[in-house]
Amino acid sequence: MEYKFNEIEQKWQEQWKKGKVYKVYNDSPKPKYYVLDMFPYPSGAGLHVGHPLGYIASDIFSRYKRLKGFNVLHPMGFDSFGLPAEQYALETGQHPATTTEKNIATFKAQLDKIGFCYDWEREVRTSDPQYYKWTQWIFLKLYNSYFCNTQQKARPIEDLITKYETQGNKNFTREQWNAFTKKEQEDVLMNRRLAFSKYGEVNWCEALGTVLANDEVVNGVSERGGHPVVKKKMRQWYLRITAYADRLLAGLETVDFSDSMKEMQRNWIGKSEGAEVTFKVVKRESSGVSTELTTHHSPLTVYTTRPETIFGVDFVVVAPEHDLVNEIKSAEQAAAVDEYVAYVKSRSDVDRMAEKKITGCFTGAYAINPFDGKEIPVWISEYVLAGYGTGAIMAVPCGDERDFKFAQHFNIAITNIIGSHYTGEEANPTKEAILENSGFLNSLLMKDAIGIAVNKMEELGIGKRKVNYRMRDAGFSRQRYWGEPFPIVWSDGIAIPLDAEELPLELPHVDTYGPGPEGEGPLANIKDWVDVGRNTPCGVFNTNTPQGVILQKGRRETSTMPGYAGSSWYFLRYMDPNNANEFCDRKASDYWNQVDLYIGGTEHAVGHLLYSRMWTKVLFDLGLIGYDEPFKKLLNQGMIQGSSRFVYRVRGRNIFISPNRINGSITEEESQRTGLVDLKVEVDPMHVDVNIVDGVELKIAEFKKFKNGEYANAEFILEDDKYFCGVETEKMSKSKYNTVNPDELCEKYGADTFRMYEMFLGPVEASKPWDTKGIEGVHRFLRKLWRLFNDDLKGKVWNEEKATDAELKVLHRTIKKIEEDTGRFSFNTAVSTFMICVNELADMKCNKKEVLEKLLILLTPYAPHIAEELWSQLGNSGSILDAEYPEFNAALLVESSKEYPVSINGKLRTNLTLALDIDQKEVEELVLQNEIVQKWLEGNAPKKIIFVKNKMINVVL
RNA sequence: ACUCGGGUGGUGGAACUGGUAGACACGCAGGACUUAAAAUCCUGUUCGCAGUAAUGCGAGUGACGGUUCAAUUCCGUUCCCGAGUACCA
Repeated sequence: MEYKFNEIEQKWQEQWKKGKVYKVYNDSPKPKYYVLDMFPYPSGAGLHVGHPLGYIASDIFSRYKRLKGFNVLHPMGFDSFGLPAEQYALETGQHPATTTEKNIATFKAQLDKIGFCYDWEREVRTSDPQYYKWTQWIFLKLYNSYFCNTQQKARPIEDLITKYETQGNKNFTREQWNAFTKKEQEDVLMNRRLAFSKYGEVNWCEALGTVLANDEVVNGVSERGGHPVVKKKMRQWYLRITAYADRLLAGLETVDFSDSMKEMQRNWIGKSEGAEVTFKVVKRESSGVSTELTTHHSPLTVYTTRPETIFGVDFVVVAPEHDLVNEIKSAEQAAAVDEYVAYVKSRSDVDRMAEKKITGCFTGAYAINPFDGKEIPVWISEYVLAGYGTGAIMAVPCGDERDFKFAQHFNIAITNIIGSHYTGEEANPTKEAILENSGFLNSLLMKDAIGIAVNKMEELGIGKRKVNYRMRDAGFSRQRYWGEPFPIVWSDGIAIPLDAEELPLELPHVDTYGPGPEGEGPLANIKDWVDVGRNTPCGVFNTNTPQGVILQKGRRETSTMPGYAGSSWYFLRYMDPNNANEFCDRKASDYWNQVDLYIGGTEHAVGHLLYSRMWTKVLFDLGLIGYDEPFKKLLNQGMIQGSSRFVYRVRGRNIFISPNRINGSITEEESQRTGLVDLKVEVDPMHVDVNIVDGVELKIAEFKKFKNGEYANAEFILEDDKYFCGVETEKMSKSKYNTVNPDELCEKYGADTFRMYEMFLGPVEASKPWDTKGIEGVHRFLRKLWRLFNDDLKGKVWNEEKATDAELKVLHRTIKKIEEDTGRFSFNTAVSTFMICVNELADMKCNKKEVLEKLLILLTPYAPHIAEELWSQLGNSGSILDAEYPEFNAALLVESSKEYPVSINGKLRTNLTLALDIDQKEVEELVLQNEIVQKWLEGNAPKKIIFVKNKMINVVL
């Protein structure tokens, strides 16, 4: 009987489906384990071999955990809102829901072919109204919550309202609050809500009449069409993720992410500790008139991480967009300042990055150093960013590279406060110098002086400690169609949330997916949908108003939520996917708790992973779930790149030259056949489908059919009668003809081979180019395994004889190794372990059920179909999924004596067989008696003899 | 520029806390079976030198140096590749 993998796999996939063997229950006496994959966006292109890498790894681990006695949740779903479907709709008029539906069906069929153990009854789709109902619901929770700074957690906004009504706050009294209009109250509250709306800058493309996401803007122009993009202020929704900066940072200590992943998140959050320092400012005119600016009580505040360098400040730089610029510019400098500000406005981010010119403009104002009264010029320059810190800095050229260059460029005198550490050639950012020219800080070590300087500033009321974050609040609205609509109605400038009963607010039908007016999204085109009359209890905003219900005209929010909205909480929905009354039953989320193992790519390091961590924290704060970190362990799978193949075509001709022949000599026959005189010709490299190349050798017959026979009449200049292709590693993509379809591999070698080969390729975390060549090796292994049970001619060969110790030893060594390898996600070495085991059993001609049965259980997670088939052939009735995981017998591996390598000064010289229970003294004697050791010793006594870890012996001369 | 990864045969990659570097597989070479092919099996395969041979000697994990009886592994310097961030004061 042969190994007919196609039949076997189809048979078992059907049986598993019929028997619902992957159905997961929320109650079980077993301990739980939650394995999650980052769910895919169902693109039209379908899966290529790069996608399933992580899914295979998680599937193996889920099955392994199940065998080890856990109740395992391993779900799959689709992140089905997103731009490509909308773009496709724009081009073809097909509704995104239709194409999405179709794509999902393709994905599911492909996934099922590989034999994953998903419980499809738990599938979630972010674009399903029954799902996004709860995305909207959580959004309303975010909207109706604020971050309490004293408790460092989210609380219902009502708590804040109550506080304002009874105590007021530092800006207004209780009486003032109660006298505010509803709009004024709402504006105050909006500044505290976790989901809030404000005017913010967006990338506006006039030509396309739409707002673009950052990644749709390339080099200052739109990715599609290449139209110019400018910054425009529009009302936008945001998530107050900055409020959670500290907790997001602290939470990293409690989760098992890779160091680089944690580092990326830390960098993104960008916490820095420093101080805000206030400078008085005087404006000087050439007429001699000078005015001290008193319009603000703190006219100019800068942020610095190096307050101890305060005596080294030679100028102050303010961001050109800073509010103060207009106020402080002198009459004389006004024109220059305006011109500079206009110049900066004209420059896109990309311009700035492309040419880092030193630019700036003096304002005519001077800041007064609060300690020594020195007057220092105030400049504006684009190198200071309006959005970070206070938008103004104190420049210390002797210690900061950028300040130094600026000072040099504009000839500003530099004060040296670090003595010999500063050479005048370049800035030195050391903290180890002794301060000079620094008033009361003189002769202090810089890092010690930091605290002293801030203390003094706080004492004098001219500065205070301040922590800043690089992270910004996350933009939460998109001017798009294919996303969750906001459950918000605007009325008189007030955002009114829908009631929970009104959810889901479903996406309405649109006739066009093009942008709406004024940069609004497509939804703005549907007047009937946008304009609503709403019954709104007017007392919600002001308890002093008499209760009552009035009819209020409103206008719906027309933007939709971004892609990450639905993916920020999907791991919770899997726990209780069909709950119509709650986003997730608390019992279910308490049971499944955190995701024990989360597998996905690094590309979501600072997006999805931060947002979902924040949402989890908010839900935790509001008491809706019982933990505040969603993912206990994160495993990052590497990217599988494509390995592209190239052929080289003679320019303008249908002739292809094998690379090594280019510029070489041509034979008479070739010359006649092709009409070429020599091979010193211009060639163009051209992508050729990797599937018609065997290694690097082009399959010429198939190439002639490539691109519908475009090259049917091509001529070739070969080497050794073969055409060798050029190779390059690139991203896998259809247009590069380097994609390999998993379906075809499953068809040709079987899903089990495919699964094991993907793992065998290397560590899951590593990125590597795909190469189909080695797959034969894995396939051979499975066939060899099959032959331990069945002979192609004789049929069944397995038997029920008793296994020998040697055979059991092979088995138990394998059990031990597989458990270690699987446990530390080293799936590639596990595959090798299986190969070694099967090779050894085959060598021993061991066909014994006793051994083979256990081996099958070990193999189940990796190659479930063949394991299940052989398991049933052995006469077992149930599914191998519920088999008992074999226990490793350590006693079997113990030997009575062992051969130890003996090295002299670390260099291997001989071997020595010793009994196991031998002690150090006996070892020494036996080693000294050894001939070869004696030869090396030449009569000298060794310094010492080291018996290392029961593994080897080293003699030190 | 900064931060984090990583450099091991012709190739993908093993070597878990320092302990016989190159497991396993691909490829390649040779052989067996076969009329032939496929399939299968066996042998060899880091490099250099010596030998008919079994084998022996030496070098070897990007480069240089250090710690150690012993370094792919730890430390320092340096080069290269990948990822992320980018004027964050």
